Amino acid sequence: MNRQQQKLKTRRAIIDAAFNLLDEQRSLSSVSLREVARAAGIAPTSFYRHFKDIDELGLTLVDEAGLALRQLMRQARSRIDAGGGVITTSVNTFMEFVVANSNEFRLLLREHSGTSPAFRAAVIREIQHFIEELSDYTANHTELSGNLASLQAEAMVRLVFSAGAEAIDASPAQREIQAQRLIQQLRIISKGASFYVSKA
Amino acid sequence: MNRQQQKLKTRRAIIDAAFNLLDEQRSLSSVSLREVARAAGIAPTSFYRHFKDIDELGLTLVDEAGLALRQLMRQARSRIDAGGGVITTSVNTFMEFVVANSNEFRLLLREHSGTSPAFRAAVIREIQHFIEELSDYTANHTELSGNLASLQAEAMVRLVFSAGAEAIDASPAQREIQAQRLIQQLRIISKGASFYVSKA
DNA sequence: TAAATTAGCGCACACTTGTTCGCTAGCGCA
DNA sequence: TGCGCTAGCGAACAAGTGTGCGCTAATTTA
Repeated sequence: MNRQQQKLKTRRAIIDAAFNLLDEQRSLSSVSLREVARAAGIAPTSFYRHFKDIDELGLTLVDEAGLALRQLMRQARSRIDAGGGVITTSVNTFMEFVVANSNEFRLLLREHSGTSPAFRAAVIREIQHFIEELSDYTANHTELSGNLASLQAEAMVRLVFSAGAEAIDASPAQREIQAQRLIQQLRIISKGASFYVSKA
Repeated sequence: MNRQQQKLKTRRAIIDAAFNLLDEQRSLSSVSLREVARAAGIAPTSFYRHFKDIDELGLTLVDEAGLALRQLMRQARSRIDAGGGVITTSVNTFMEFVVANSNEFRLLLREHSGTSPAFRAAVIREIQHFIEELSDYTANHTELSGNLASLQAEAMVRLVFSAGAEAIDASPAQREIQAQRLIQQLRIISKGASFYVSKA
């Protein structure tokens, strides 16, 4: 194995260890460097060979989680093109993501209102990405104006994230109910926005 | 000064000190007992004369913040009765609360997705309260069915909280823009929900 | 093959944390 | 007036933290 490869492998071990520590009881700021090092199977001091700070690791985690989220979006879009309602498909895809990558989503959720300004900014950036892409999609696939599409997309994304926050700790049955509620609420927004098309 | 009075005064000093520590860089779980004691001007060990845990203090803080929020709601309702749009008045009142009681709102925001299940539950309880009262108000003042009113109220509250999360760190000018966006989004929801009245 | 680079380690240091244990000073009741 | 209660304190302890320093072993380069 290469020297670079080995280093990347260790780096990956650190990242994975950190993600695994981020269960429902831990946040980035409450995870210590030594703890991560222990979980990754390296000495505390070796951590510095890969990251300057614990904060640098944190930003990396946010980026990775955001990337996973963007991949989810593409997946949802491709499913929509293959048929099925936009809203239903998106919500289902999102809920699957929340379940399958709960720690990643929890990270975004928690750091969105967390104590580190840098982390908050990073998460907000990811969410803006999310909103923008949905807004563009909406503007291209409906009669909504750019401004209206933006308003609707923002409202929808916020609602979806808020629902995801509750879904993450819920049972599958509860989650199904929440998903149905969310779908109805998104339809209300869609209907409400379309009303303003004639007036704009 | 009474002995009881003195004890209450110290208790208040602890609570206020804790609130003041909860600025944009600190969360409940990152505030230490010793830190609170230091800020309150007492010895670390004296803390135990008033609270069993740091957690017990945390729950007290959530309760106090929730109470302030409920008072806000009453204030908003009274203003609506005195004239002015429901949505505009509510949003303005809410934004004022976010500014005037930023640390209290930050607490609710942060612990809503925080690491302590007990704190999370406490915050969710407060938000449910919020949703229920808005839902009742809506059911009484509009033609919406109970179910629809509930859906709308939930969506609105989630949106408002989400907007508040961004507003808390924004400049007054930004906040004004955000408030206007929020108002438009709430109108969209209101319009969309009213559409379903005829179909229900 | 010889030299240079570097991932990883152990040790050490100075701090901070929560909590226990006696002790004291003074208020409130009898 | 005298006695009990108790809010508050200081010292102490074990445990955990981030990080600097010098070393080793092995890979890469020359």
